[in-house]
Amino acid sequence: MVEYTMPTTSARIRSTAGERREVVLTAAVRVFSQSGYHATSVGSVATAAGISEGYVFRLFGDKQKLFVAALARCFERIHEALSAGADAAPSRRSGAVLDAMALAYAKLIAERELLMLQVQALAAADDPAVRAEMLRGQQRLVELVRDRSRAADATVQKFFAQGQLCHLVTALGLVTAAPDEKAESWVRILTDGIRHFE
Amino acid sequence: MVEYTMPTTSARIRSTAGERREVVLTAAVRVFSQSGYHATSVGSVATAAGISEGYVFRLFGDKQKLFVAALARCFERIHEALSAGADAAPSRRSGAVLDAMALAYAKLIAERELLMLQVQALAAADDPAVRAEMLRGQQRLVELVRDRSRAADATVQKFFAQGQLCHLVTALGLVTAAPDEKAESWVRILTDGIRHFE
DNA sequence: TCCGTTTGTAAGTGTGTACTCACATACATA
DNA sequence: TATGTATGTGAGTACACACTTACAAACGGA
Repeated sequence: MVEYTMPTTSARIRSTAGERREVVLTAAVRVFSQSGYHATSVGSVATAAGISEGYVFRLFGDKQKLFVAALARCFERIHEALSAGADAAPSRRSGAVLDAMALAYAKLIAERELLMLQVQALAAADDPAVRAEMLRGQQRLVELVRDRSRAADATVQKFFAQGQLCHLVTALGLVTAAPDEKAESWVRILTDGIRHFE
Repeated sequence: MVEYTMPTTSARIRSTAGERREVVLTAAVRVFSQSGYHATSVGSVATAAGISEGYVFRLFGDKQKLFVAALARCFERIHEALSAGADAAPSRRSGAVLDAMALAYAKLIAERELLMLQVQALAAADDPAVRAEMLRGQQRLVELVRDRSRAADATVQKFFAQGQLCHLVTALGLVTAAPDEKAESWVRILTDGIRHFE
């Protein structure tokens, strides 16, 4: 049996490895989502996290593992958001649950990070580890939407097709400007009905 | 007035710059679609094209311009394919034309290149030149589908949402295997109805 | 046949970056 | 207080790659 003494009002200088991992992961999601896997240096993630490059390698092993960990975190947060959205649905009918989940996903567009990291990961999916994590994350999302909405398969498919369209318009920056109005007509075709929150 | 003499049965050793550009572009589409913008070296494109790295730089200026040229070529080929598909439609009704275009796009899945290069370009879209070419290409495709099908805006949007779903399942390799049968249920949800040709 | 132009290469150069390692200091426990 | 462990850094290494340049050979018109 081991006793742990809490450092009460401790003047603790250093963080625990666990705390650092959290900080690094948050920074990694942000930086990787902006520049992608290959164009992002581990050093830039370290700088964004406020620690040295060497320590990032000690914490995560190598760049690939860091990216995969960030991707896993990304899917976790999306899963949570969709799940919470489903909980907030006004009824348990398929349509209501799907609408609520779509609303929840649309709100993530504001946090470009989570959408863009998926885009970056898809582009890096020829790496087996990245691909494996993508499959894992996508499977969990599809099963979540299917199980919570109990909608027909074709309806669930449409939900994810819309989601992929969100990725396109977000990556191309078609939806960051004013909602409608003076946008070109072809842009409106792609963005109509895609809700965007500031 | 200038007279041109065709090298008849000429024992021409060297290609013209135009011919080389074609060969390099074809190779660039293939290689960039596999490894993406940042992970692909200009040298690997040169090797695939069978010429020296230095000459590729002479022909295209720099890596960015090479990638953008490959992307433009990619959109050209997709545009042609969709246009030809529309021509082959059994009737001029919106549904028939859209179906024919969807079929034409589905046939491109077999040539993974054109789909994957779009995925790679989307990930590299923070580069202004890449983003500009993506916007140009996407605009031409949206307007083509809208004008040829004369379908409602929402229907055209659905067409492109399905297209984006194609990119996901192609990039994750969910559709390269046997059509259906023993695939996991969540995979079937995403791939059902997406035609795949060998 | 001469000569300017086009086609083509090989061997650089400089920079960025993935990853390592020696070393130092904070921390917790006995 | 002594000591082992966890936290953290900075400098260094090796290598890949974007891009340049000097040079050579083929072409084609006069």
